[in-house]
Amino acid sequence: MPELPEVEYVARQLREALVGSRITRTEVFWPRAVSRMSPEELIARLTGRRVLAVGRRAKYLVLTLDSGESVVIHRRMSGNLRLARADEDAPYTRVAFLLSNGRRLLFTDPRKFGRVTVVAPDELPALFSRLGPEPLDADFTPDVLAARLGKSSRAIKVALLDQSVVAGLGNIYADEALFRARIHPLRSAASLTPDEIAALHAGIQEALRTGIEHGGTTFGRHRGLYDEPGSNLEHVQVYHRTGQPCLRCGSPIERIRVAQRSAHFCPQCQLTSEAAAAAL
DNA sequence: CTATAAACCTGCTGGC
DNA sequence: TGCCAGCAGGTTTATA
Repeated sequence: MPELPEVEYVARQLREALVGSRITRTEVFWPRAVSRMSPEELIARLTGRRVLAVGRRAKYLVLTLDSGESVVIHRRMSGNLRLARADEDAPYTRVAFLLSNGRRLLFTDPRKFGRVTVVAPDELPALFSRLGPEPLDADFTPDVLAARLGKSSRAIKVALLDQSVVAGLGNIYADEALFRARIHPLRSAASLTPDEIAALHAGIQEALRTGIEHGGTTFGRHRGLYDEPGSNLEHVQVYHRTGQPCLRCGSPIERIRVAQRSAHFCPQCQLTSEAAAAAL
């Protein structure tokens, strides 16, 4: 499922392929894929506009237009962006943009959770106001992470999935970051020591950078702009590896439920506070 | 504040 | 073989 690395990878591909092109026609096949306005309004505000830039904030794709407005896309669970020929179609296409470069950009989404909208410049801050810091920005330091976690008693896994704490982590990279930092997913966020916070900060960045480098994690539906799968599943250390040996110590990876989500971890490398205390 | 559940959706898997 | 319950997980909203 698309998290920060999957969105960032496609943002880079889109930047290469799209900047400078004009949207000559917009088609909406699933009206509810358009949020905050009617499909007619979306079509009116997009059509004829030129794409000046492509960016990303958290798991949102942001296409800046020559009107000053931005197309904002969230892929949610199963959304993909795909660059096709002008006459080409693909299954589950919800919105399509015909481009002046002779291509057609398709937003496909089997599960229909993804959303597309247009945002005026002065509305963008409000749209993103509840998002925490970008974990790959230079100003995201261990101190920032510590401050964001605050005194929360929540399980650290739950806190990492909270987009207002850090923006862009989802289930895969939260598990990967915790493994790298050797922190058990059920540890209380407030219980982490400064050393553990520093390790978690590094783990978050490593996990995300590895994901981007390999085009994202494809075990389900994530695809790149040319329908190619990402290869990061080959580089994942705990996610989807239940029962397989830990790459560090050989213990079988375990899977538990945390806040209705799966959490994968090594029971030997990632000790709970109680287990760590008992070991002393 | 924290926790939990439901809602939004459909494809895929595993059990019988 | 065929059917179906349950799982997959990003986000918002409601409820306790």
